[in-house]
Amino acid sequence: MVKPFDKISEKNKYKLFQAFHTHIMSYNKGEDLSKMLMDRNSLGIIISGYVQIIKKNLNGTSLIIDELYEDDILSIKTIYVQDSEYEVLVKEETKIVFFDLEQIQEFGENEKGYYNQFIKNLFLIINDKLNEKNERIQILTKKTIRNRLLEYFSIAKTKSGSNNIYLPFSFMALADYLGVDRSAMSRELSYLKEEGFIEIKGKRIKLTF
Amino acid sequence: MVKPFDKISEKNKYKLFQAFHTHIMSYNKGEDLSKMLMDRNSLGIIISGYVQIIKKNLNGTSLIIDELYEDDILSIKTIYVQDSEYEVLVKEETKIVFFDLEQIQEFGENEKGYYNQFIKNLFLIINDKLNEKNERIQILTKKTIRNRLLEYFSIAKTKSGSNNIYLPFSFMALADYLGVDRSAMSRELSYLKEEGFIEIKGKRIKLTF
DNA sequence: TGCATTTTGTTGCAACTGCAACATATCTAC
DNA sequence: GTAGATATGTTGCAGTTGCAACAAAATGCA
Repeated sequence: MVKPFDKISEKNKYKLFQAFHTHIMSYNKGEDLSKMLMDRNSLGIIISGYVQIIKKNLNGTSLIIDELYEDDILSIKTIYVQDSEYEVLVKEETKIVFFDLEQIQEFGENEKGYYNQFIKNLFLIINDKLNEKNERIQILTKKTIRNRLLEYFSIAKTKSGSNNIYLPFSFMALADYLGVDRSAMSRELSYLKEEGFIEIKGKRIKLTF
Repeated sequence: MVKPFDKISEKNKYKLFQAFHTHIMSYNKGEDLSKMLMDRNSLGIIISGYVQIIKKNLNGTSLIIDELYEDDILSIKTIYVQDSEYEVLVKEETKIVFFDLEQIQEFGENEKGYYNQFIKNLFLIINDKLNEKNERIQILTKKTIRNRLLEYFSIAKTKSGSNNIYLPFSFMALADYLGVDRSAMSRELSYLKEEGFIEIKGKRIKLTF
């Protein structure tokens, strides 16, 4: 997976910060960044720290949707959780550098190399994000839980090139990703097991179709 | 809405084509581009012509999902319709220029101005696409037809800044966008009308909430 | 204008799913 | 290891939805 500063030296990285008139912000453990992100339309890149995207359910339980570390992108466009039930929670003191993409501007002859590299990296990253979103839409437009699961499995199979899938998150998080009720999904998984389509051992799922 | 060649002269546009080693392809009326797009990982921009994204339903009917004209972006990432039931149909002879984003490279001093403008335009467009996808995911994760409709209406309301919404597509297409059965959606719309939440006149919907 | 096609509205019914409640299993921290 | 917390599995039930079939309205086109 491409990272924003791949193939860019530490020195040139800070030159980029200057050239883009970036703002570097620090956030403390426990802060919720969701409202702050709403107000910023710029692209944030995490320089250091650790942030979780959390969904708070009505019954008081909460669910980790995503975890972000150094070099991960954090902007309202890339996470987009308008719902008040979502939280962007700082788990460790975190520094984020914000780029205003409107500010792409003239660069001198010397900066060209790493500037182009940076732009290329960002393109590839955003392109990947588009891909992820598309995959999820592809899944969410399936009308039954069974079909969403099978679509998810198919995509995972294609990606891994194997019939053995390792779930990158919990079954709770999977239900959330598929946009279905957890217990109903659990029931459907049981049916799929019974019918011999899959075998489940922990987070390891073997597809037999 | 930003277009790829905004603020770039016709002359510089063709210089960009050269600098990126683009390929320009022509397609004839009636061709289905979906398979061709699968094989290309590059960014296509329509130079001239008219293309429809079509969904073919099981019962033989088909539905126009989207229509693309000059300066619209056409790549597998931006449409993403893996399903064989989707078709990318050329309605008029269409020319597409394909950019390989991997080929972003050194530009001479003279090209910088329009090169930067082009990159900025593309960023803004892809960012918009991310937004669109996020909105749709936001809607698709709602668990009832009613809630998907209300979410859709809310977003439309925010965008237009008015309680009067004009549907940009047919109700059939809306059902497809929301990922629900058309007749079930029609039923739910009737309930919403009865309960006084909305008024419908053709594609014009008045929100009273 | 008038005919054919497409879209929209309506409804019964069977199937699916969310929800709640609970049991069991797994994980985590001490 | 143990206790508490968290995650997973199971099930009944009521509400929602997809599907099919059809009527009515709107649209396109010769």
